[in-house]
Amino acid sequence: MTETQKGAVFTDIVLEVFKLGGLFVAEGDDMGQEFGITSARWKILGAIYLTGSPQTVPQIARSMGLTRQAVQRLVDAMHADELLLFHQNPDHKRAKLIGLSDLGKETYLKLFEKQSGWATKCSIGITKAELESTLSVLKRISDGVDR
Amino acid sequence: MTETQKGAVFTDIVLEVFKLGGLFVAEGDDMGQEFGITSARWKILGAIYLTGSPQTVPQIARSMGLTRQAVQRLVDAMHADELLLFHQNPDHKRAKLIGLSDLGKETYLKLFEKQSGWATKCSIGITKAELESTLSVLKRISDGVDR
DNA sequence: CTTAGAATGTCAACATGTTGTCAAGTGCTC
DNA sequence: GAGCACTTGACAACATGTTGACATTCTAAG
Repeated sequence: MTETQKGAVFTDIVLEVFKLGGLFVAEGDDMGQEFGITSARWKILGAIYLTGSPQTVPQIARSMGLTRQAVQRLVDAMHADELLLFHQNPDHKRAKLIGLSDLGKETYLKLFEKQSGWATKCSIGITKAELESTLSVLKRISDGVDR
Repeated sequence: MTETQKGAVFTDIVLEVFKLGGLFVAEGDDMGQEFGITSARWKILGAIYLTGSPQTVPQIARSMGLTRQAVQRLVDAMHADELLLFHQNPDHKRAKLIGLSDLGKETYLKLFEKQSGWATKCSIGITKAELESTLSVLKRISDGVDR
């Protein structure tokens, strides 16, 4: 097997990731519309919910592979929309801890329900082993891209 | 195997695709900087180059999973930068055919060279079979998402 | 304790994607 | 040919991401 052949497949994966990303954002926007939520805000809710405890903006950004400025803008907007709560951070005067409000939790759980059905539907015709292998490869690529 | 378990893995794949998309865009921007090209413009060059003949804006958009408006804006900017040529379309008065200028072709080929090395480096530690399986799964997901 | 460097919030400019709207061109049916 | 649906280009508003710059707040080395 030549390295060049592998590189060609890799390039196709890159293009497919671009396309899929766009599709997922669009799908997430549609699913969230009912709750007045976009894909980007959904991801913020998830990042906080799944960690279990309030996080600082840079922490959220690092966990999602975004810049802190992008996350900050979303967090401020979502705080204005009552989805998030700001807690004082005992370790830092300016870096507030961002937590979910009751509305934020509710919204996330409803989205989770809706998303589960969609994920199941999308997985039809793909085995669990295939999905797991795909996830493993994507993560290895992610870790390999130096940044 | 429960469908729910598959759905959970699928959800992780979605999140990884988001993260990877961001990494790829950043990497592409870096690689293209030397040639004054961004990831988005690179993709346009590639879409035209790989098809082999001039395309209309909506054709390019469909092949990349973008809206025609997004592609139109890029195409106009790239035309101003002498990367693209507009040809009259015998089948349509307004819908011009977009082709690569010599500069566009040159730029794409240089980018291709540079990207090949990067793709090879990223593929280290992943077998060709794994990459092909991943690409296959991503494409099936892409086709499955109704849109 | 001081001080230099890193992390954080804030603001601004820009790139790239979306949706929506409208006018103009194309093609099909009658 | 008339008319209607679809496609296309053009323009605008907006969402979300980037980078850069600056002031403030930790943190750690000395």
